[in-house]
Amino acid sequence: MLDINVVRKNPELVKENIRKKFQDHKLALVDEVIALDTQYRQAKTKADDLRAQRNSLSKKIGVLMGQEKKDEANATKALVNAMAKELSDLESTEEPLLDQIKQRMMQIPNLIDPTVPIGKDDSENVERYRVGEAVIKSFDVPYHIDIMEKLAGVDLDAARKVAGNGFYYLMGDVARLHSAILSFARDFMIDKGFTYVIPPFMIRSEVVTGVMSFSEMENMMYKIEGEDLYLIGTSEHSMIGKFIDTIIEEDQLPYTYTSYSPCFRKEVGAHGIEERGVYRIHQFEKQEMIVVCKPEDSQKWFEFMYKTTVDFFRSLDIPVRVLECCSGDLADLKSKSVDVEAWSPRQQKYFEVGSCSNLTDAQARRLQIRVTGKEGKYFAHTLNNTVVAPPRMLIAFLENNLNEDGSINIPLPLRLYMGGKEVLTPKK
RNA sequence: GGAGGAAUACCCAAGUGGUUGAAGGGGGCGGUUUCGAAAACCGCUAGGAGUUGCAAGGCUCGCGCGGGUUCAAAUCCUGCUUCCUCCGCCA
Repeated sequence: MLDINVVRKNPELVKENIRKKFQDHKLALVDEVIALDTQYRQAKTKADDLRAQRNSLSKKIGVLMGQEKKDEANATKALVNAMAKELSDLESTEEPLLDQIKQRMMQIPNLIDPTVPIGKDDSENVERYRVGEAVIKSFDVPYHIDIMEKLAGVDLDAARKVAGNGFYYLMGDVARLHSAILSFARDFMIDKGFTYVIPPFMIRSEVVTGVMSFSEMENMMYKIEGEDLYLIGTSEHSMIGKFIDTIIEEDQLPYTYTSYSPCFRKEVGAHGIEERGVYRIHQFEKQEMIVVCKPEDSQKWFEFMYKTTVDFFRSLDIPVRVLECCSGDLADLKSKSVDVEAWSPRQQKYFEVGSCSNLTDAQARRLQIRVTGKEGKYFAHTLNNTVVAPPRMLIAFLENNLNEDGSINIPLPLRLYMGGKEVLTPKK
């Protein structure tokens, strides 16, 4: 959400930003906001004036009552009543105008960072760099579920029976690997100085509507029946929710958190063939990172955050590339975003395993996350990034560390978490 | 889950319809005194949002949150949240 002052003072800048995102249908919103805002301020000024009159007359009534001058008091009451209708009419326009302004402001996208490449959609995202050799194996790499089944590590049939499509039983070494990766990710981030957090896995509707749009809510969130609670789709929801309507002392910044949570998503909508297995599921687990910082530091943190994910994947011998989202593929709240993609030796292409975003002050303004410092009050910058989200990440892990005999190499950092095992051997 | 009680500013706390847009105390800040400090004394201290104005400033909103009653709400009604005490249940 933009500062309405930017829209007032620099509508052309806002429109140019909309054009860069190929959302020309939203151009009209800018002028609508300006018109509604003018109307609102007129109504407010007038209503404030009437309220001031009413307040002073009411005070007078109080004094008159105290002096037992009933008649004068009643005469004054009549004066207030005379303007009551005008005031209530004005008041009934104030709120709807404010709602209409807000509803439009929410649709106007955040100003994109000047470094963001201009493009219509994800086909125009720009590869920034690759790290690690994207190996093409000398043998056929099986589908990830087949690799897991060889290790006796997954049971999707039972999961479908018990919970339905989009769930899984991970078992044995694969389940342990899943936990090992999360534990390693947690310690990896703690070593980087982040604070480990386990947040609530359910949040109130108030928080849900704060942190996401209505359509996101419809398409993602599971509601608990009979309760005002939703299962989180990512720990970012509860982690950013933590800061709603707060004023932070400047010297407390930055907050650098790494949070663990299971994530629940409805995943409404059709998905392609490569999204089967444990690629796109209703339940997964994720180690996340969240930073709340001063505006001048957010770009620095952005770089640090996605590079940390790259380092994490590299420490597990998985080749990755960093793909920068172009203007058209950038969600409205984001100023800049990159996807970290892992190499799939089976598909011989990279696929998304994490996403790093700088929301600048847009999320903070929407949620009223403010900082008070020497220079006065201002909105914080917020960023979020995936450290790792298994079981999707397991796909990349298993494919990259797979040997021809079906065994899986365990990279050094994970061995501590895997009881010292250097390799997983097929069970069948 | 049930029954009671509570929520007021940085902290404690008074306040049950009208010069309370919030007493009093503590703390903080400034001053007097002092070589310096302590003590004492004097003064200031509501954080925030919006709006208006060139500015100084004005106005509106604001007593956990949301509605309502009233000319007027911290105060009355109502829904919710959180905390405390007790009971029940439970990893």
